[in-house]
Amino acid sequence: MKVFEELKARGLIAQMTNEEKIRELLEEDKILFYIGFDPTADSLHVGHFVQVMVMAHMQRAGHVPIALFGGGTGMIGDPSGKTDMRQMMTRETIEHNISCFKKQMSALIDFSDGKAIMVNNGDWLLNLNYVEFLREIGVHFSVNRMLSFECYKQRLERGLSFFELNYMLMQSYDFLYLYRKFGCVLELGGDDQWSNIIGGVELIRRTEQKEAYGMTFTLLTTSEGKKMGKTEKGAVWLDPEKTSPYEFYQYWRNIEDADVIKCLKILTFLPLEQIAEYERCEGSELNHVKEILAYEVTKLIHGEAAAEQAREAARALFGGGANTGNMPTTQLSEDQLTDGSIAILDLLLHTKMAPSKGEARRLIDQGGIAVDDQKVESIAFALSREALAEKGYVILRKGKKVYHKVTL
RNA sequence: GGGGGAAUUCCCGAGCGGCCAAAGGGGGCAGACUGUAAAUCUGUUGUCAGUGACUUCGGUGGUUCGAAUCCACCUUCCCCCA
Repeated sequence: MKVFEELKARGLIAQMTNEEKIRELLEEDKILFYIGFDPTADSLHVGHFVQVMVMAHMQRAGHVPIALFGGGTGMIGDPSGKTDMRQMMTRETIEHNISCFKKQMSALIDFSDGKAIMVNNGDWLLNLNYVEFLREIGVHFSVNRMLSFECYKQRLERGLSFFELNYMLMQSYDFLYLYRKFGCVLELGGDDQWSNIIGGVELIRRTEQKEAYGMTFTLLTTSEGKKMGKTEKGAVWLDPEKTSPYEFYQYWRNIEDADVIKCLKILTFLPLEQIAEYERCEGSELNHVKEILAYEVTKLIHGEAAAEQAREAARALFGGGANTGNMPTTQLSEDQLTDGSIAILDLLLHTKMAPSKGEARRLIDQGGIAVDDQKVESIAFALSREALAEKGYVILRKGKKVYHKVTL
């Protein structure tokens, strides 16, 4: 299957400036295309992951991705679709974040031998001359039109600064710059980037009298329309330090039924025919498909070994409560014991399974805590040194899914 | 620059000077039911100690026996006019 068809079949494509032309370009030609990433954190997250997958698909088809890092645009922050003003970042933070992005991206994209290019728009944006820029680029933008864009709608209600309004010009200029320098003719991005991409396409048409193209990708949302990749604790990160492979695995393992197939298509390289098989699954059969999804996605990000480990850990835990090596562990020291034991309340607090004693008390009251699969019946329960010494460890469980190993 | 309004616990949002740790909803957590899903139902949701204490209602002072509720000033945000 040709890339374009593949992307389409996987449900990745949201909007295009010129479908026929883009299809032709992708299927008959080898082109350079670009995707921008603003360095808003020190790790990529699931949202970025979709973009990277698209880059990978395209690269496999022989096209050359340009990964653009927003060292310049990151100084401003994209207001599209955002309700609040972005926090300003220092130059140092931005540089640091970019280096983190690069590392993570290299796992999925081959940057060797010019098969992909990395650029930083800070290189050309940061030293622009204001008046020149306005004269060359600014003249091509109509404020009236810009303000009518959907992506600013929310901001028009809550406030949009002139500062942020410039974001679009910067991004449009990026495209022009890459067009001139590399002959890059296609910009890709999340669907929230549509307006910004159009800006670049039009800018190229006006300044160069040449046709350039834009294409956006479906934002990863749940069937209820909420953004995916967010948990109570925040984003699901690709950095194993920020989101452990096990947590990462579990996130996908716990996905809703309605989202499984979509995620398989978007977030894995499994052949579409195979996914079509899974699509036939119903009800509890889907549970097995979720395991495949979790495994495949984890493998892509953290490698086969980590995926294997996460899967085994999960199977052991949910299958029969067996022990596992990569469970969060707390080692107790002698002086944390009083009269040879530690009170359950203190233990929960100490292992951070409960943020306060009140919470710990409540968990026990409601029967949500178990020690080695024995439900803790009373808040007076204490874990003795002997109990710990028996196997050398004890498994603490909160609810159904949160495990913690305690050793002495 | 002038005029008006707002700031409440994770979020939204109610809150007569005492009965307010503060309604209600959302979210979170736990229990039941399940498929490590969703939906539903139940409980719970400031901290520490068991009938109590302590810290919270943008900030700082003040009035009062007593303040989230009144006053002054400050900070921030929004709206209208220029």
